[in-house]
Amino acid sequence: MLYAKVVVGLPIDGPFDYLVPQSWVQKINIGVRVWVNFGNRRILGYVVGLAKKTAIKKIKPVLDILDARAVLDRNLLLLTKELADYYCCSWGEVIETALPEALRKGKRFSPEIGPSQDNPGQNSLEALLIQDPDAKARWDVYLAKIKETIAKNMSVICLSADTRALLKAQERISAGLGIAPAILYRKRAEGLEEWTKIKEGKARIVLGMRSAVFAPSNNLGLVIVDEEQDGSYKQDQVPHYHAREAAFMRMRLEKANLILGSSAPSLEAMYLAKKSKIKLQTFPLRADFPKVEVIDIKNVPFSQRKGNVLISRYLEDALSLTLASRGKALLFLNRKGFATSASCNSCAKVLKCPRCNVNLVYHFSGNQLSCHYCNFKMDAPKICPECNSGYIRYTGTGTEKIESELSRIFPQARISRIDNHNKLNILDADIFVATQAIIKEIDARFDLVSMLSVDNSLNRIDFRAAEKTFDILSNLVRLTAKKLIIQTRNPKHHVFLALANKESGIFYDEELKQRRQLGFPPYQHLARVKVRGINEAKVIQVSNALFQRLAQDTHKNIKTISVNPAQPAKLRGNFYWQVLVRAKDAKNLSRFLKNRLKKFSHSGIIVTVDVDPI
DNA sequence: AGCACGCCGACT
DNA sequence: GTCGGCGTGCTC
Repeated sequence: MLYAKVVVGLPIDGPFDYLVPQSWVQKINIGVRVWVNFGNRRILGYVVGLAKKTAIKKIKPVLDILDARAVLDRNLLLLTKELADYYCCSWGEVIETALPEALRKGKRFSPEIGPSQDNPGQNSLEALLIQDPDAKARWDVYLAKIKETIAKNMSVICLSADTRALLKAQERISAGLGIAPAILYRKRAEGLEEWTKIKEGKARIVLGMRSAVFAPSNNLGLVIVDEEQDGSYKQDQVPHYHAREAAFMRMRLEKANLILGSSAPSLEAMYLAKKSKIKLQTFPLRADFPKVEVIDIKNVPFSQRKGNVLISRYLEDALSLTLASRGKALLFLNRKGFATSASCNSCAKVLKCPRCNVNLVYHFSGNQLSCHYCNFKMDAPKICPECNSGYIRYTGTGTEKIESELSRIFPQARISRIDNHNKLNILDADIFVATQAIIKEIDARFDLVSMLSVDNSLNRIDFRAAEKTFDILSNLVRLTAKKLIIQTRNPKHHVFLALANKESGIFYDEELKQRRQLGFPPYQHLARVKVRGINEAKVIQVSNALFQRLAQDTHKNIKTISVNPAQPAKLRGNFYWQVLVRAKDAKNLSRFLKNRLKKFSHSGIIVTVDVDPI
């Protein structure tokens, strides 16, 4: 008798044993997909093991085998298992994210047998972090390493953070090596074609976003994670994996090389470099590195207009000079819309999203209020909907308001606000206003650049606030030809000292020191246990009960820190609370939570775990 | 995640 | 009486 150990794409661990009918004993393999009856449903399962014995009494048979050959080879099975153990989810859930849509849906698949593996060369298993001021230097290294790897008959996976970066990378690889990489998109149904080519060994270089870390490459010799600090490498749904972490795991399993590249590396990567777990290669700053001026705005005059708290006199004068010399300026502000809050002048009621309970943002174009989270929109009311008397006042500044402020201060200048709809053309205007969403897309140099409201970015209740601000400012430096102005009430902050002194080490040393003292990543791991439900009282009650339950476990090296509303606390009609847990080791943390949450179920309440949240 | 089983309130 | 609300537990 032969039994198949099967996992499924549900949040249940398994594996579950199924009887392999005698006629299929020769046909079944580890890593193939099978149809099985599970409970009262017929679902797709993944064979992760075979055994001669089973302890299960009421065994059901495998109904059908979909693949003649494994869709997941040994290393990909090990990788998905390791990710499930790390990110506190089931093995099957990770397998489902690792496969293209068509295969998850049960499409049959019969690739050609891969080419006879013409003796792949030896590899050195080396991890490298490249810190360079702009993408050019690191791409030269990437291309040389890719060339070296494919010359040894090994394959390469290259990850990009977003579509824009991916297209750029595609260009660079095609132009630099004369080879068109296979592009992997998990979402597209036709993605199976590319996936098949890779599996058959017909495409040596794979380029894709987060999920391409699961590409079915044979003889993997190199994984590249470009812009490794980018938050989009972290999946915001289960499984909450980070492609950088997955790339590390895969590198070890395949004995491949790994290269991380960034102009402002993550603290995680820098920490590994400090511990010599990864080699650090840096490049000199550009010769024309701009002047970084840090202006203390504690006692500095602002333009006389009431409500202008974002453009100091100093910045205004600098803008005037730039305009006078026919230069270009860029102002960065991470808030879209005109005003960030709308309230009644008479009853003081603040207009909030009915589904998310966050302030509605006023958008000048369309005269609408909209919700930043769920995209709820309503026409801006003339009078207060609450008391039917007062008129609505708008406070807080978004890019639309900056744009209109600038036209008032500089009536002769051409002002352009860049958002998702209109692209930047450097000839179009003199002063540009941009948000974070599109800052990466800009590929031009500005004589004068400033990040408005930088203190807001720095003072957010998020232990990564400084890291994110440093990343944004580093990107802005790249876009600056002559001068970057930083207006702050905290001019001695290590983020600014590092930039002004052209020495990123100032930032990393201080930030790592603080993280260590506070027990934050990368020194310790956090897990966010999210509690969600329609009934607010119940969500609060269950969250508190969960906190108590976890906190009473005085497990060594695992500490339950806090229970509080998540942000946003309300989203699309659901209430969210979170319990934070801290531990030295992520896999221990994950095991602990899996264990404790198994029996912790409440009706109408959904509990999810995010290990290493960002 | 689904889905059945089970135990209490208002309906033909 | 029983239809159905959702709370609880299981899936090889």
